[in-house]
Amino acid sequence: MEQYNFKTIEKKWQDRWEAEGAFHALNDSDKPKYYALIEFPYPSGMGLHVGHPRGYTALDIIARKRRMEGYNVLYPIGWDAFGLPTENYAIKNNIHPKIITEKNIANFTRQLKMLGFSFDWSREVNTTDPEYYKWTQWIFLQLFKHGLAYKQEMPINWCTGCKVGLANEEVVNGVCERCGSPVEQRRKSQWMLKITEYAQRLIDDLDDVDYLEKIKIQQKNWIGRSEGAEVKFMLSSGDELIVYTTRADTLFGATYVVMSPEHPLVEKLKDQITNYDKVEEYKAAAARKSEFERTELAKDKTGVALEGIYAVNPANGDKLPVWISDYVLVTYGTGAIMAVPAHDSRDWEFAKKFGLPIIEVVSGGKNVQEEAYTDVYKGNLVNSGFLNGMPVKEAIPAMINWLEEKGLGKRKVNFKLRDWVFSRQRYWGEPIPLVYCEKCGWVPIDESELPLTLPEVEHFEPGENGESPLAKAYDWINTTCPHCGGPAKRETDTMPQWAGSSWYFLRYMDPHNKEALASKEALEYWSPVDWYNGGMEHTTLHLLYSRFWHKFLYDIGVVPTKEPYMKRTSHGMILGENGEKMSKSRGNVVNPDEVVNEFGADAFRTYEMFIGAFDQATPWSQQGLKGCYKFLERVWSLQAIVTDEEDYSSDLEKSMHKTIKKVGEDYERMKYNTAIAAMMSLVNEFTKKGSVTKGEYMTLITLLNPVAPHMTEELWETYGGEGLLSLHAWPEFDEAKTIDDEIEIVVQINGKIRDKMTVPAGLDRDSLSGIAMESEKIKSLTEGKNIVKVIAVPGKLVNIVVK
RNA sequence: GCACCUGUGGCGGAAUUGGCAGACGCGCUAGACUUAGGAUCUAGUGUCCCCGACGUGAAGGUUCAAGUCCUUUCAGGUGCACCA
Repeated sequence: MEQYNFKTIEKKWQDRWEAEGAFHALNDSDKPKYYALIEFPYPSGMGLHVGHPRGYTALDIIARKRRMEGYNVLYPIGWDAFGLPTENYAIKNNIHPKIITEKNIANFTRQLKMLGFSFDWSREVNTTDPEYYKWTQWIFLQLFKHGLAYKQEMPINWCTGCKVGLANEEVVNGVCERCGSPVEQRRKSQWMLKITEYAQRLIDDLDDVDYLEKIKIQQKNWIGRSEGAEVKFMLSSGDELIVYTTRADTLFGATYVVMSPEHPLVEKLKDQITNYDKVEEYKAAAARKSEFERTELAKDKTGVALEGIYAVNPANGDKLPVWISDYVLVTYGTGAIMAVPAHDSRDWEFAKKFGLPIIEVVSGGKNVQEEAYTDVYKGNLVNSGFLNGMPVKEAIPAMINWLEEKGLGKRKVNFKLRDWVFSRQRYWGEPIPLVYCEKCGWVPIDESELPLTLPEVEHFEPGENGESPLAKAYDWINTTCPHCGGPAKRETDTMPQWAGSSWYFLRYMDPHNKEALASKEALEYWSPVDWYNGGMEHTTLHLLYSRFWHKFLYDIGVVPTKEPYMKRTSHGMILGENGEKMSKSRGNVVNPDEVVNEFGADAFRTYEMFIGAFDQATPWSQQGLKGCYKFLERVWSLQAIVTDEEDYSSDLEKSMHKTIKKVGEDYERMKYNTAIAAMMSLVNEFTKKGSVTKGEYMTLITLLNPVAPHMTEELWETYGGEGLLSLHAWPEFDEAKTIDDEIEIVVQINGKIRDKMTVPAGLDRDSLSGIAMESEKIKSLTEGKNIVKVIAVPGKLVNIVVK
């Protein structure tokens, strides 16, 4: 037996797999298909993080197991290569982002190949390849043609660092998700995608897919559906003010109304507002505040009353003061609210600060002058005319019905979800394939002209005024209108990084197709993705965006399924050895190259799967890694005690069948750590016994193959296995042989273990209790006591209750 | 503030439906083999007042039986955050 030399073994089998095209998926196969997908990486200059292979290995195990089970498996890989870090590096060093991207992809490719993933490299895609982004642009054009893309001057989140507009999803705590610079509000003309039109379907169709529950919850929260009513308040000026409320029942308790400072009525009523100078001042101050400051100062409410104006409460005719305050958002609902300080804590704070009246309309709370009572499950309406005595849950529809009858309001569903800001004032993205013509407005370029490739420019940085670097590519910009033939200018903004990643899984199905993003046949055959694993951080970004695009493509007949992914799981983070997030500044980063160099890809993969519960964050441990390496060495060393016997030995037969069952089931449930533990136990049994039959050994290495593919291929070859182990059949087990003939039963007295006994399996309650009562130990312990009850659980225990 | 998740030995973590808490690995202790050991092998390893009792963040509860179910609470993490 030679020493376990992972370096030569791993190289040998990676070359062999590649030469034989072992993991190529076929588009014309009789086998059932299986599509396993991992989020394609962004090829950053830092190289692969040890977190990447956690998800990749997990689905590699599934992909490999499926192949062994006879499926035609698609497990593809590609590059999500547009994006800011590359562009920022390009600006700093004045190197074309394309060159940087190529270099980074080469490095990532080397690293992924060294880990032995069973990707189908022949289907590699790259979002920055014009042959790829041709179709990203094509989809955008379809969105535009169907009225789902529109340009609008609107306040956007402007990152002061990246000098680029951001989607709401990209703003975290008021700062840019990428660079951490403060984000401020700016008005800018932006391309928007109407994801809000799909809000309800994005919620509803979650019922049809198998996503982790927390992913569904997070998406639903993000979309933020709420049911309520729009209520009409007449203003003294004669204008109508529509407010949105989810608590129509509290209308009698409304003591003032509040508009957001940006509400159009404020401007319109300018002449009737006697303190307009103050109002204008407040508006200006609110506009200057960034989103961050606005939320920072959330605790302390500010506002200005509109003097000279009042509103009429439609329920009781009361005259109510009208205020503006930035705690009311112009982007949500109608941009105006009715304030019910007794039953809303924000209104309560505001009322307290400005001395506005607080009227209780739901009983059951404490003194509403002391705190707002917001419970909707307890309490009945008071001071509310025809609603008096009703519980909240009944009063809400009762009031809405009343409003609808009188024409004073109507039911209304609102969503927190905003339309998707789709423009970026950046170079390294897909050009938006539209031109602006003075006569015809925005006109799509002809589809035959796709891809519209990025022009060459001298410099990649955005202009100070926030214009795209493409704005300086004069030859490229000036073109003719496809509609009227007159002079026209190209759109100089580019698409966000999320564009290319919203549909890449479709391209894998037919990556070299020149006629379509993928052929109908390929789409029919491979759709939907069976299992998609990726990071939790993409739940409200990539995952939501790609579901939206997919539904659109479904609507226009391009794809055959409503949902892109049948199953979605997420892996936990791998933390540094000190339990903190890995980062350069903390100095706790583990480099995959070093790990593989020292212990090999198989040990690295095994450890990443053994490290802990797959969905949980876990710290890295160099010792733990060594332990897994030792395990592989022990498997290797078993060669010294392998016999010629092809069958399982009689004394280990049960262990074999049990292990096959457990490992297979655990892989499916993503309980990789316990699957490996089961194989470790089996190896311990072999070692203890001092011999292992060839049949047992071959089964062990087959079970281990998805985790440690290189070493097991080598052993398979050594022992004359046929063909590649990676394509060999998955072992079967016999359920009957996983059941022990004899089992140990625990005997308890009052729930405390007093004795253990070995009995034949399958005994019923009575025989078990009988045997338990026979035990000398139990007899002596129960002597003279009153036996109240005997509980026997077949296969588990007997509990004797005595007094 | 709201939503979701997690609290189990010295450490990472096991424990279908409530049914032997601590599988498996690391670390540690002792021994063997060795010129050597940060290699390998063997045995041991929750705690204590050690033939017994206690023990899954804390406090209650349900049950013959609770890591698992219920109530309250504390701590950590993640997401959202003035969404009317």
